[in-house]
Amino acid sequence: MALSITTWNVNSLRKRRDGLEGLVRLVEPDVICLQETKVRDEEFPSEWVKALGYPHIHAHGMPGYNGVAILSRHPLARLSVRSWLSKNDCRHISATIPLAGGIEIHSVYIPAGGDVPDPTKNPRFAHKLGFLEAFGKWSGVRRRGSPHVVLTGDLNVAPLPTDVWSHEKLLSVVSHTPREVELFDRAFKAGRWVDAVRHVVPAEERLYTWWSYRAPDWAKADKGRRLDHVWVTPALKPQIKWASALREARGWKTPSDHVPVTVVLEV
DNA sequence: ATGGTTGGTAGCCAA
Repeated sequence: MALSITTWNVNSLRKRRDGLEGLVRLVEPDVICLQETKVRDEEFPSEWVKALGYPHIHAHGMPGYNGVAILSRHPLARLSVRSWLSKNDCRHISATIPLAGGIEIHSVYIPAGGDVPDPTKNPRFAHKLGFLEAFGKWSGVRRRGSPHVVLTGDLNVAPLPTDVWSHEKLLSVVSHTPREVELFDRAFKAGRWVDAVRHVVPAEERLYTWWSYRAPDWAKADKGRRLDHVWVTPALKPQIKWASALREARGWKTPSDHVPVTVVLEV
């Protein structure tokens, strides 16, 4: 059977009710991984999420910032919350879907890192580098009894030259600096991950999942970056059937600055 | 070189 998984940084779930309805209407994902929900668990809008067709919810949020969730049409087991660098900042949860011997799904939100790409001047960039390093160590450890893993999220790094509108110009812009890309690549290689989206969309082709709110005309300028990713474990590689970034979602009324990214697996 | 917009939540911080 087909299993479709979407990851989307919604930049406030409560502001994205229409957006989520649009996503479900167009894509009908079986599982939706969210980042930047910006809602504490007591205020999570479970009722309308369930009414959209996602009765199984795993959420971990806090006031104002961050927050991740997994919405599912399939039951979720082994619900887990992970904290990074001794902070409980609601950036990583996982759950297992009881298909194909268990598919462990992760929703991850890596720190954006602020504007200045110098860890001695910008503590948020230092935090991002530390996070990427720790994430890389974790990502290399494959756990027993969990044959399939799908890691999704706003990883806040655009690794390839074709993941940004200008490789040269963005070498000094947080999200595409050599140091970040190096740590990102190390995490990717350590886990023997497969980039499910680039498995479908060739690396030669430009692909973006985020466009700044600050551009007067995001579509015309088209200065995007691919910050949102779906990684799968090697055994799932032959099962990747389709992948796409829903570019049109950036043009919706009251959009997120990120668009949903979907991968379809045959499991 | 700077500022541009959005969101949360209370007069700025984070993205």
